[in-house]
Amino acid sequence: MEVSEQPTVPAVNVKAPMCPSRGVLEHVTSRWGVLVLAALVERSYRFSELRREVGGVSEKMLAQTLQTLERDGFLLRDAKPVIPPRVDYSLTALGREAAEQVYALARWTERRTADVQAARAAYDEARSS
Amino acid sequence: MEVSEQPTVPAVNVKAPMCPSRGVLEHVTSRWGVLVLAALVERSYRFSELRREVGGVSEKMLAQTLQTLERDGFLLRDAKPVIPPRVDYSLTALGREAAEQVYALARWTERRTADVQAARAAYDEARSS
DNA sequence: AGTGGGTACTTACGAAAGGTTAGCGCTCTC
DNA sequence: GAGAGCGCTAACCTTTCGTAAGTACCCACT
Repeated sequence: MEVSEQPTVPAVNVKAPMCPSRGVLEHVTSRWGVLVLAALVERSYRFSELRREVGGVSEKMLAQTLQTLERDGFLLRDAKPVIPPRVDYSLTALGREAAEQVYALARWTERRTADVQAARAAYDEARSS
Repeated sequence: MEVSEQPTVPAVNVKAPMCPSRGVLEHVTSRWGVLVLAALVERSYRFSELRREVGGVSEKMLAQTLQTLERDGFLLRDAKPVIPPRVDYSLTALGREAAEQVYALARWTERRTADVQAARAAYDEARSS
């Protein structure tokens, strides 16, 4: 390809409000996007499997999230022409790179949740008095 | 502390809809939370510095995001009693752990944005025909 | 001396996103 | 033949979000 090279200062910057990277980051870090990507790190899932796996997600939001992530090239949609319909979702190479990072973040969050809850309690305590 | 120990299966699980870890992850991956944390990795900032640094954020959302992250124990708010008011925000140890991960994710996003855009173009192309 | 600008927020209101419920066509199970 | 499961989509409503303004105070400039 070699369309253009940015050696040190990339034209792409998440800090800039109009930069397309902003939108990409928002998709990856979206409420359900994070959980879908994290789930797909372990294995591929069908639609309704994902719906059960990712607790609390509605069908509408899951469908929307999957479409967004598919369009961004993060995951592959394999719709088999059988009855009942069967659609498998799996990560692309690009998607795996993103997913592994959000997976790590999700695991970290689980580990540190107790600390956060303690911090919240201390914060609220300091204000209630 | 040693309140409780989860050896292999943690009671904390982001996949469960009611789990508190879900809320923590949402704060960290929130639209402006990500960018604020990523910015604070490099150095501490004052309120209006952050507002300029994180392009497109409103004062309301910045204040809200900062309060949420402070309450979660991710960042420290140092309000100096001077005029004009001066408030410095910096990461705590806990916040730095989170911030470094979202920082890495933000940098990855910048690097891969071109690929995502290509994927989008291909996706749209395949549907328009 | 008075006008404008900077500081860190908060409050009110309209717009956009997200969630809830229902429906669809089809099939296999009970 | 009633019910459940499959992968969505469309309508509706609520919650969130962004936009604009207000606040109290001081400094620089005119």
